[in-house]
Amino acid sequence: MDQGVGGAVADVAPHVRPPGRIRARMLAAIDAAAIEVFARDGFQGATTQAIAEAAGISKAQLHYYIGSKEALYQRILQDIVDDWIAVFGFADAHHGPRQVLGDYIRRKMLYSFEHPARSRIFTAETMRGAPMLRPLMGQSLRRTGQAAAVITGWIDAGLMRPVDPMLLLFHIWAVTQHYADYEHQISFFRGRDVGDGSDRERLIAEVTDFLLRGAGVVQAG
Amino acid sequence: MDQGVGGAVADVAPHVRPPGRIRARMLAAIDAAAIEVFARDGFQGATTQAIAEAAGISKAQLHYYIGSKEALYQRILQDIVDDWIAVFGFADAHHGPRQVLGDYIRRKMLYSFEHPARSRIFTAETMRGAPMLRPLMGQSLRRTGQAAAVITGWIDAGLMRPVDPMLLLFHIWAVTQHYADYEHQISFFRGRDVGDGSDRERLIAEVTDFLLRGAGVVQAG
Amino acid sequence: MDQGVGGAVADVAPHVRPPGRIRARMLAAIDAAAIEVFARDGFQGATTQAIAEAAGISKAQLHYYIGSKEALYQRILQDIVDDWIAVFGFADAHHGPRQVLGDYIRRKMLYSFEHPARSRIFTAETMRGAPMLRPLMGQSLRRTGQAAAVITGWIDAGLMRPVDPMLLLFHIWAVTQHYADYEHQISFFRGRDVGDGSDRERLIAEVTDFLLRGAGVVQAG
Amino acid sequence: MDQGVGGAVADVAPHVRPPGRIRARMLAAIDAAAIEVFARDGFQGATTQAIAEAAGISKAQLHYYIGSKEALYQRILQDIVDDWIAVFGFADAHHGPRQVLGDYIRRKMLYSFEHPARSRIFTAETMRGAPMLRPLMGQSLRRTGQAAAVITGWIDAGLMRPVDPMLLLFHIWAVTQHYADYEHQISFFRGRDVGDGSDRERLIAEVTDFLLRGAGVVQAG
DNA sequence: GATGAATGAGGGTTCATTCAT
DNA sequence: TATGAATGAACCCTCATTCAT
Repeated sequence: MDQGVGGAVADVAPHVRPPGRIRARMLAAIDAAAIEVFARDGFQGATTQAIAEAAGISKAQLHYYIGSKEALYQRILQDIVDDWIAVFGFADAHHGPRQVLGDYIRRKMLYSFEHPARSRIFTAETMRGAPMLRPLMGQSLRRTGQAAAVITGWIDAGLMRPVDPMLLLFHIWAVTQHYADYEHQISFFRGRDVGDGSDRERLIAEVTDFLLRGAGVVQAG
Repeated sequence: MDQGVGGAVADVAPHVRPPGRIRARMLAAIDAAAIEVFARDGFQGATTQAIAEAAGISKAQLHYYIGSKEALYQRILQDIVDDWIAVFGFADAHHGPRQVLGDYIRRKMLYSFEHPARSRIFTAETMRGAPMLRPLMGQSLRRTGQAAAVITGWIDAGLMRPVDPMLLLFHIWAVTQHYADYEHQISFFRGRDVGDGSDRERLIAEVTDFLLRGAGVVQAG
Repeated sequence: MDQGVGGAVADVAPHVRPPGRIRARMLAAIDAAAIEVFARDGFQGATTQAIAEAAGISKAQLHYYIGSKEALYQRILQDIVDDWIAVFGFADAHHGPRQVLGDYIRRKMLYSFEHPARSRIFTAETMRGAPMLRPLMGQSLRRTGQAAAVITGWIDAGLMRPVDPMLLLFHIWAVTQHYADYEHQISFFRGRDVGDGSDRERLIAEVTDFLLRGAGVVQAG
Repeated sequence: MDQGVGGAVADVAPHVRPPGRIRARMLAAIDAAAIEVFARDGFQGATTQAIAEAAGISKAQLHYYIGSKEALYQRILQDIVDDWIAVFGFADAHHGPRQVLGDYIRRKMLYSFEHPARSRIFTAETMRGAPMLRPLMGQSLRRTGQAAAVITGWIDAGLMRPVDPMLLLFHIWAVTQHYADYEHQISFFRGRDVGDGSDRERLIAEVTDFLLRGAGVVQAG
């Protein structure tokens, strides 16, 4: 239902007997269920009962696999953070802001479309002060600093107007994230599901255009 | 409450205790406490114990005032929605997009700075599907539709580029809201509290500039 | 609503200023309310909140008058026992079983019609082992013994067949009481309120006939 | 309980633990405990704490089995109603009133002797308006109507005097039920437990005689 | 691996009662 | 007298977790 971005590498070779094949499948099902429940009710509000039901197993069985509710939540959070890193990937500065930022916006929008529940979990965790992300925030800051430096380089090169680079990254995040966090409201207001087939490219184009104009990226990119 | 015709004499004197003074103060303290707790833990995750402690009273005393956790939450949600209406106010189309949108962005940013917890409660409620906002979403949609019509008018008048008006409203919301929802992260990344004194105007200016450029509002505004 | 059998003696002389006129009226209203609630929910199940609401006063005011829930219940129980003594009155043995038992049956039936809630409170208290009637049961047993002796006298005189006198008293009680305790069921089954106007005499006649035949009271009475 | 067609092989061996053995024993113990507590304190007055203590388990364990206090009460009520149907069984009209009514009275008296608490729960539920018996009262009325028709047939055949058939059924119920509802009082007054060994037949005989005479059932029956 | 049973802690809420005004 | 406020205990029920089988 809600598969990780990386895809399932271990499942390719059928003759391999990975340790705990059943276990791996159970964990995938549990993760999918937990993501929905955590996204809806938050960490404190989620119950292992609800997760177990969503996964179609008993509470006892769930605990056999997850250890504890907090461990499950931590593992999912870590997954999401890993996803961000893959989405964010931001190294090829020489391609210029139009392409680099455009690609980032596209990947981020696709993630919002395909993993809205994961996106919401991250926002919820951040809203409550991110107590369980603290250990990871150092590297997150470092990565953001690097990206900001790249942007500064573009500004100095006259490829875009002089904006606060970090604020720009926030704004890109805010707008793209919105399509996941406010999915229900957007669907209700627009009268159609967010990012359903034919709509995706239009939304991506509109958002990209909006953000690049806001950033003052010059036409030539 | 039960005043005689013309008003009873005993009620004139200003030293008379106005009915419900204690109650009014308690409710204000409870609301303040509940807003923090709901913003941190969500509706399901919040406990009346935590709210009572934050308000400095006992659980029994809390329930004496609130009726039920759900009623308290509903009341706070309603307050927030009322706040939005005041912030949104969007009627004077003839002043043009630069001023009207600029004022809206400013009010919204100030609200994020001054009431971040309230802002987060709204986002959290929306993220979980807004089960308790459903009855109010009709009028919310109507108001948004009216604002979109105003924007369309500006586009037709050549005052801004042709964007999807509703998406523009989403984007403005997303960016301004971000300063409340991601307050902790932003503070951590920028090394200073969001919107503290001297910073406010800079942030408002940067956000306003970014959003109006994104909307393609022409310079003359 | 549910006035005691004895009527209000103290209200006759209007020039008399009985101590606590207001108090007396409050107590009467409280008693009426409490009787309904205790009859419906039992002693343990009744709440002072429900009684206060039925009496149209606040919980604090209720406690000002009643002292405690248990004291209120005890007082009402005592009232009911006093009512029984008045209804039971059984001294004129020489009038013979037909008249003495017939009059008793009639009074008991009228009490069931007019004070069904009081009747039910007594049955409920008896059903749970009568913990609060214990102190009064000695005199109750004595009175019953006296009545049994009268019946034995009638039997010896050939005025009725040889029944166990105490069982006969139980049976009379059981049948007459049934019209109060099972009021709801009887109304539902018969399609009319128990003992409404025109029906009363028919029910009394049928019950009297049934019980006296069961007792084998000879026709001459 | 859930046997495959023809019986699964694995279920044949007697050493296999039948599913829910523990559960069945717990439920039986809980029912027994709950019947006593509900009979004593009523539905509202009964506490799950008291029931758990009477069953010798913890409150949490109790709720693991019962779902809710109301569900437990409903289940017990349904059991009692099922008992009534078995006791009432009233189909063999041609045996005449003496035998049919006599058998019914005997069964009802035995039920009062052996299940006084169950009997009291029914009376208590009826006294408070039978809110949880409402759905079952239609069929109860139907059954009573059929019994009344049988009695009418006997009257027409001259086998008993012309009584109101429904009232007769009420009176039989009232008297037999009394030995359960007023068990404590009767034991106290008579100085011996109701229906203990040697006494049962005497009480049944006396009650049967009393009721059949009241009904005017002719000697030959 | 899977499941029913068990549990101490805590969930939201109501209780009878008291107190200051 | 009357009322709003307050409270410790108890209410029904669910929680995350463990354990025996």
